[in-house]
Amino acid sequence: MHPTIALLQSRSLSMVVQQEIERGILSGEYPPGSKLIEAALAEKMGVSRGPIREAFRMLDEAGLVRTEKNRGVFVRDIPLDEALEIFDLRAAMDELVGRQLATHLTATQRDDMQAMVSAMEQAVAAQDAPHYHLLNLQFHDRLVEMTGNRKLTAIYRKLIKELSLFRRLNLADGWLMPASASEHQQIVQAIASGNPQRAGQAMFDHAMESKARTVANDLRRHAAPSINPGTKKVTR
Amino acid sequence: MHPTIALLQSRSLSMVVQQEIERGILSGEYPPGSKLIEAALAEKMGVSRGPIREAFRMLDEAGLVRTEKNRGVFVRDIPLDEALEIFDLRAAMDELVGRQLATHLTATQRDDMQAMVSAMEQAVAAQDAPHYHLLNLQFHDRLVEMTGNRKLTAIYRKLIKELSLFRRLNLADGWLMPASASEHQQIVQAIASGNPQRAGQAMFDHAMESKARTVANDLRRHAAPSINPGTKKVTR
DNA sequence: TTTTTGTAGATTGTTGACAATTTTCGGGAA
DNA sequence: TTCCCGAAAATTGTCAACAATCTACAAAAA
Repeated sequence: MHPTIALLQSRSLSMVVQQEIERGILSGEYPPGSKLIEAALAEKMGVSRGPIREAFRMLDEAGLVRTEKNRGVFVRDIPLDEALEIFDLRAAMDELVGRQLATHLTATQRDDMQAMVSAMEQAVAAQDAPHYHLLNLQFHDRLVEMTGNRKLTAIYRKLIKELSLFRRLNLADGWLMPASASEHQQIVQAIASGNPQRAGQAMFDHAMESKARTVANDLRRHAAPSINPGTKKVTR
Repeated sequence: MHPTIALLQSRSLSMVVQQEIERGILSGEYPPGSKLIEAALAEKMGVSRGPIREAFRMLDEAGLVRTEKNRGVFVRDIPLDEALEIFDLRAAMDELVGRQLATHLTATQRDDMQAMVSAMEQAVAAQDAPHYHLLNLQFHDRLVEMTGNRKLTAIYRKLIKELSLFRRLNLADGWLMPASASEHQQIVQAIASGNPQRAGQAMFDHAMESKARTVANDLRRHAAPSINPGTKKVTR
């Protein structure tokens, strides 16, 4: 069966539209604060406004947009204080991940983890910050997924998506890659040691380090004038 | 100005409908597994199907209903394994709550907590299980709220709503009230002690006890024939 | 009997039109 | 100039109709 046909049989237009708008938001095509116009998106995607509105409701519930009655929907702009709240929450979830993996890790999972860390170390050696960023996201996502806790995985991914609305510019620089990379190696060792307390602690500390790095980066960004002048259009 | 009119000026129909359907789900009016028919709800609430569909998308994203393309939306039926996953996640979140409250608790908050525990002890003495259940939910909700972490609060509440689709029958009995009540007293003391590790541990243990009680109760329910024969209509 | 097929009804998916509200922008007054 | 209307345009909120799909049930075939 043709893949497009199969897709349209399982996903309704609303869901396809939702994924497409979400992709646009996460890719930066629709930057935080920008307004999403129903008619414009409807025409762009070749559908009517109904599915667009349904997609908006999903994205609102997911925290990626905010809706103001009679004014429209806007890509959410995560403020620093909310980002910090999310970091605290994610640290608690990561601690749970570390504990559970330490008690249930399989040999295959251990090898997968080690392979991902090695890939990250290669990216550090090659000074390839974008690739490292990608591998880093993948590493943590895989760890959460390895717990087998679907609800945990789903909520973790939602939080990551929301955070991406805040820290897009953060990890583009290479100045913090080595520290992060060595922490990953410690995480793997802590999990492999089978000590839940130690593994949870390693994950928690790493998440909090990430939080601290983000704060520092944010201060630095506010101190220095913007390097990327293309994103000052606030639409308000 | 009439309150209903004022409400419609701030909330759109979709959100009013969403709240009303959610109320019906959480109250048991629409039991897990039952089908929600767009046209029927639209007529019942005096609106067209558009807002109903938008409300469905919100409820789906919130995890309260599941949508099957061209088949309709159904009130979600949380299986035991998913409930257990949620319990683990909630325990990690509660641990975070305990740690943070232990380091930032105000005198007013301490008194509020103590008052709620006293109210629960009264409910235990009066053998008023439904009231105790309500106070218990309120106690934990307030604790989460006291952290000031809005994202944590929002996600915690979502998880509680989902859990209510699983354990509706659980706490109706009074056989576990005393144990739960004394744990609450311990939690308050641990938080008031200002020791984050101890407070987090108390919250975590309490959540895990709650998980264990739920499992035991579930086994008991499956072993004995149903006491409440009115909920066996599966609609499938 | 069992399975298959076909038809009628019910339900969901999508669209376009209309109403209500907000935003934009030009003209006049202080 | 600057500020304040006020009409026009843009945009969102809601609705009703149509199309597509599924469900139920009965008739026909194996």
